Amino acid sequence: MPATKPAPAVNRLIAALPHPERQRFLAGCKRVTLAFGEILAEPGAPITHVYFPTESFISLTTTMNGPARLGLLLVGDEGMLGISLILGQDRSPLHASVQGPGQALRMEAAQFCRALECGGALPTQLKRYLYVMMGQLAQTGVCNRFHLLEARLARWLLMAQDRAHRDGFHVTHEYLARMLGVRRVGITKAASALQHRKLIRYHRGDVRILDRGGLEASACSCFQLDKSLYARIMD
Amino acid sequence: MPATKPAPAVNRLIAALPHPERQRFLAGCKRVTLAFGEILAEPGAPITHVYFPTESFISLTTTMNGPARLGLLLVGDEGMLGISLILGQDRSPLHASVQGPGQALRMEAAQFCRALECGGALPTQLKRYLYVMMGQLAQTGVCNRFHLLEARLARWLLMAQDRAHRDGFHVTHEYLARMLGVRRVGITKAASALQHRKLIRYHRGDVRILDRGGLEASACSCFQLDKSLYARIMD
DNA sequence: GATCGTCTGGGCGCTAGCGTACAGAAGTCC
DNA sequence: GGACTTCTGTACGCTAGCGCCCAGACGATC
Repeated sequence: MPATKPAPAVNRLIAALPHPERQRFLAGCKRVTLAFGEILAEPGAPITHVYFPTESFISLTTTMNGPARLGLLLVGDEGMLGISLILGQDRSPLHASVQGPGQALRMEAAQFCRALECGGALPTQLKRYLYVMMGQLAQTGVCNRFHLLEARLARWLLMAQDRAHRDGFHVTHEYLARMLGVRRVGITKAASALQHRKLIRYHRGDVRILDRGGLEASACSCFQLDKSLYARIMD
Repeated sequence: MPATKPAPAVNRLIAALPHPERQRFLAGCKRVTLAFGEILAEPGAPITHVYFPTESFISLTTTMNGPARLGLLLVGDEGMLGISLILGQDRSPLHASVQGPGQALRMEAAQFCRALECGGALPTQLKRYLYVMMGQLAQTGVCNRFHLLEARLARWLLMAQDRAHRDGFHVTHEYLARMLGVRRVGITKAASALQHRKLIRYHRGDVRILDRGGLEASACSCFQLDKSLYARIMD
């Protein structure tokens, strides 16, 4: 039943490049497999590689005072990790760890910078993506301020689902709590509510979306706003 | 007593350019006076001009569903309005209105884009500023999520004070409430507390900082983090 | 001087989420 | 099979901020 796997293992940023440029760029990439929980960047550390997820996805978080964190962005096949290089910054501003295991394309930072300098469609495309990221950052700020936990949780699950190229993915209540900046107990309560309504099903960290439409109805508008921003700028 | 006015009426982004380039750039700018409340950009509208505040400062807000807003960034002589042009986006993502009246340097968008294409120190400098803005956006998101209103208010007042080139500035409780995404009454309570501690003094929308040190002690760490980020990247 | 709009203060009940603590259930490892 | 860790559920008191309302105070305007 390959109908459940319509996901082409490509990265949309790269796929949007015109043919010859794309081939040249891909030749400089290495296909790697990212393991769940793998740390790809830490704040202040030099960026050695950039990543273009194909099947995998990565969560970007801030570090706060202490061990507390807050999830800011998710990066899947629609984006890339290491974008700050196009602003001339060779150190990572955020913490990045693998949320969904799978394949990604990896390129050395220096080579990526050279590719940027060559011009062509690449820098244009990545500037657009950076713009989208800023919009999402702003949207997430608003969301964290105003929206109820259950809606924010639904939004996060939908964003993850969009980037996870499988039916479910792995994420514990504890981890979700850190992403959304709330207590674990709060997630348990909100997730239970979603589960009771048959929108999701989870079991020891494995989450599966059962009713995507229902979940979208439960999520705040930020989810759709993010998607429409991406579509408007990138497509 | 000119001791109270040590503020050089320049913009720091422009001041950082090397001599010949700076002169050329300034020749393309027009010095304008911005009035309190003037709207300089609306989301989705074309960017006709970019602004480099010298004495004035501008607040950037998101539009939410309905009339609600949330303040995201303040732009004074340390920054500029219209930076998204360097990402190739010619429409404003945010709402921008003049918070502190005064002078600014203005340039037509098309001319600004041409100046960017000439290379030199300008694009480098502005990319750095964009990076700083992203950091501040992320920090504000964290701040809105975790910090108490009084600390956030203190932070906002300090940020405004840094950009206002005078002893006080004009901002009502109502407006602060929109900036910080809370009720007006919440601001009244927090501001009263600050006033009782002799940190600020306000009267019908005119705010004056009395004890900057004390206010910094009341503010959350986000204020210092913002400043140190700017210093680290820009200086 | 009277009127009106703007700005600030305070009260009252409510709720989302906090901090903390404990317990059971499901896997894992030996 | 038993010990241990991880994950989830529940409970209890607490508080920051909400929504709403009204009252007073100041300043401008005519």
